[in-house]
Amino acid sequence: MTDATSRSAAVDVDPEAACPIAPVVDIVFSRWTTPILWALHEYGRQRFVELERRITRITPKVLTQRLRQLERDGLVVRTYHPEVPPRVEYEISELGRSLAPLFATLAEWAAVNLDKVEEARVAYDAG
Amino acid sequence: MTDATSRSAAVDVDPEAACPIAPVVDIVFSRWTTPILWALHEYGRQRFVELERRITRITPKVLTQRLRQLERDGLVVRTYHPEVPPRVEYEISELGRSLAPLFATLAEWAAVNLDKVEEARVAYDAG
DNA sequence: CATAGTAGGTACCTAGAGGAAAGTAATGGA
DNA sequence: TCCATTACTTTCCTCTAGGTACCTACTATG
Repeated sequence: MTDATSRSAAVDVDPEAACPIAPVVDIVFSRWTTPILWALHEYGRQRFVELERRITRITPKVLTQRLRQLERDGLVVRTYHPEVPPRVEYEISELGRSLAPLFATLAEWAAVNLDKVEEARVAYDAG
Repeated sequence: MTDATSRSAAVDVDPEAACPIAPVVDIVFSRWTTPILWALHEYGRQRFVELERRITRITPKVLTQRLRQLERDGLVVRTYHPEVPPRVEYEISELGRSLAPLFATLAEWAAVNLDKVEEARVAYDAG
């Protein structure tokens, strides 16, 4: 196996079973993949260290793991330049770019509703 | 604390830092919260056992945990009927319903692009 | 000679989500 | 009397994402 990067080998481990969006969640949304995709989507092609500095607190190990996973899933394109200090560039693929409307919807929902969630929590914790 | 249900107490534990959609991911997308929200969104008000049967393989412990979390976040409304065998009904809240366009976008992306991801994986694993 | 800088790899450890199995209160029915 | 049902709770265990820390090759620069 290629791995340390790939997730569930089986395609239908149905925690989802009849929930058509669960597979997408598995591919696009996790603690670090979302910020990485967002950064590449917002700021264009970037080098490893740029991403590392932009995404605060991510460790190089995890950054490598997530980038490999995204590359394997076809969402990110990696370009290696065999120069003196090695140079690697990452950019979002066309498939990755197709997530744009999804990100827009998400950002909009966040802007409108995040504080409602916070209010709900306060109310719940009070009762 | 209320808990075993609440996540990160601090609001800005910035794994995200300047990624506006990371908080939403934390609230809406996880292995089980997504299928639960989807089931309530698709099939309307349901009892605990109905959800348990619909969402294959979920354990009662986890179902309770996720439902409590969703209730606290204001996405789900819980109604308790103190009857002989107790009866509890769950339904999506108005805030939860506002996720509908998001789910629609997700479902559409899945329908169009999931097999492209699969192709990319096959190609990657071959090279 | 030593250091810095790039893009990682590796070994080890922790924390938290989740799974398995059993228990609980209350009551109606066989 | 025993069993079933509902909506959980509790205990114990596993598994994996992620964190910490250190190592690698290569070269330019002081």
